[in-house]
Amino acid sequence: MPELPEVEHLRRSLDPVIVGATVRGVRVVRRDVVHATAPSRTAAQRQTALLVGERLARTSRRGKQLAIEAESGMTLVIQLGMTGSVTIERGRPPSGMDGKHRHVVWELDLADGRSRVRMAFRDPRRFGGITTYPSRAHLDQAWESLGPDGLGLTATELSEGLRGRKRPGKSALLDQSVVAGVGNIYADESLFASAIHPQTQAGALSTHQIGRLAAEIRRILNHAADAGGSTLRDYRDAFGNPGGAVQLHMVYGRGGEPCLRCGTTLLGLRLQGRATVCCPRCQDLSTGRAGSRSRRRS
DNA sequence: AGGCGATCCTGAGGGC
DNA sequence: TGCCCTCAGGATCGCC
Repeated sequence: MPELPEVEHLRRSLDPVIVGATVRGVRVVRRDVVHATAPSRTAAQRQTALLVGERLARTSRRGKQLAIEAESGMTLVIQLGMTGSVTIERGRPPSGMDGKHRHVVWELDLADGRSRVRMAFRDPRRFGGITTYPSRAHLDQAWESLGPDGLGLTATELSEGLRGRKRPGKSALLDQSVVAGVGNIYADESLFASAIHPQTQAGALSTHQIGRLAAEIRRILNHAADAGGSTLRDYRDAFGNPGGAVQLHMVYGRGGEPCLRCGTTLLGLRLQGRATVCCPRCQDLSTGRAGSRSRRRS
């Protein structure tokens, strides 16, 4: 399931190919995966919203959202959801990326003036989708509801997002308005790396804990993005390649197995409906702020 | 008001 | 071998 590192890796691999390219056409197989933020009544308007006829100027990303902006300012955002992928195809689609669930396919004339490629959005489970914006300003306004991006998260920003919150720390990390880009995998991993129990009240974390957590989120997300988003079972990048290096998860998906740090059996629980794994020894619930240290919750 | 749970959707995997 | 059940979860909505 794509989280920030996979989206960032996708952005880095798409950017050198599509920037400067001109969108020759688009084929929308499933219209309900495309959401327009400005009225587009005619077929031609819908094509324009999907950047047909435009030259692509830049890519950007906030959290798990990938934006492609045209020179005119018209912008579209791709959200991968759980099972979304974007592939660049010079010939036939990579194996496994063909067939069903290819919802939107663009035809691009590349900047070299000779090559033509397809860019295909595929999403079997359709938790993802594409949103179109009439201008970059409209996108920036939409992105104001997102918290700071996880790749550059500072302790101060995280502290502001968690202050006074009674909710479990992990729930706060999954809230995109607190930190943009952290999903279930990296929430568990960064909490383990910070020795914080996922059920610790967000507002009860000490300054020291928040500093460490922000640093671990940054470190883990950057490392995974640089490794090519290799953390996913069936993740493929824009050219159909699996992630380069195999990342070792310390806790995610390892409930019932021994902790790689201390050997204690890892605890699997459900938090906010999400599978959650932690080490009951390395991640102590009672490690709250000094002064509330003795408070315990079951 | 804030937090939590239900919901959407399909494929993989386990059990029988 | 094949069928059925469960599980996975990002984002949104409604309820408490």
